[in-house]
Amino acid sequence: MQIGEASRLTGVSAKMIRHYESIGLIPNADRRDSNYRDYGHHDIHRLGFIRRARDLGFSMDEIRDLLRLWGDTQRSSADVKALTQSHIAELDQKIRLLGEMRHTLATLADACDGDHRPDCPIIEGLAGTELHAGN
Amino acid sequence: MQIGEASRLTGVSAKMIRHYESIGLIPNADRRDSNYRDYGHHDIHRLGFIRRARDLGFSMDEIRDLLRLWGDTQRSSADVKALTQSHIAELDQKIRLLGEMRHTLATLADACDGDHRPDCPIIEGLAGTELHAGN
DNA sequence: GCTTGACCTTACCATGATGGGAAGGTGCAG
DNA sequence: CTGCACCTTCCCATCATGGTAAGGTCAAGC
Repeated sequence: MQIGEASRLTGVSAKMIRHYESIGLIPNADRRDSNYRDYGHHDIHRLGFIRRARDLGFSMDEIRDLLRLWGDTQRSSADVKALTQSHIAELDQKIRLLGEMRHTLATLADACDGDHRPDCPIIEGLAGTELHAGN
Repeated sequence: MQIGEASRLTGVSAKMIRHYESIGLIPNADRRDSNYRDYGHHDIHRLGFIRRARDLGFSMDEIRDLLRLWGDTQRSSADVKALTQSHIAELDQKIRLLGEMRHTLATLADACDGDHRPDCPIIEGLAGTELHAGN
């Protein structure tokens, strides 16, 4: 099948399929006489794997590792689990950071009347005029 | 003062200070005879504001709005609060998305023995072989 | 005076993952 | 034969940031 149908089936844009090929994440596609790329169910399977990994937030480098582990019948499930838990830790870190931002902002927003007057603890907090929380 | 000291005082790299100037987030700096940029306490204040907003996850566009609101003595605190709450909603969205990823991964990881054997629900889940949760 | 070193200047390239668009070839249906 | 949908490669943009190169400035020390 052509790249368009492969894209539709996997949810990976044609643009990205070509990109994944260019960076070696998927092998060079077969070509028809027209020079159009030609995909089979094996390719679709691999692209689907990549898309699901992307949806779970894995980076391209991590996906490269996952693909290697997928194709390695000798590897132990501990290898996969270790990679996954490392990624979970990255997610936890990001979530924690965003949560801290949210908390700070919510605190500032709570202190802001949000009315027609100009006085605003949010702006004051950003301006760093150290009007602090207690005033 | 020179850009290096401004950087040290504000925690914004010299690189980024020049960048902020180039995109109009801060006004063009005064220049000495040497063509070196020259900063005063007013600039330091503005850069500090920007850095704190960045630390809270605001985008450059949002920061541009915040700076405008900061300088507008006519604006109501409601304007600032609205922008902030919109940003909080963005953060909530990101946190929710990351949380979903984390949950899915944790479920897969829990199902994985993580021993020397190759069988691995994580890889199977990514491969989309629909072995699902219930099997 | 001259060197050294810290600092500054501009300009270009890179990241990661993705999209947009141009300019042109292919293939099928009317 | 025309039109249209699809494909090809190539270049550029995003967002915020860093790196590096090639060169100018300035103060301290010899």
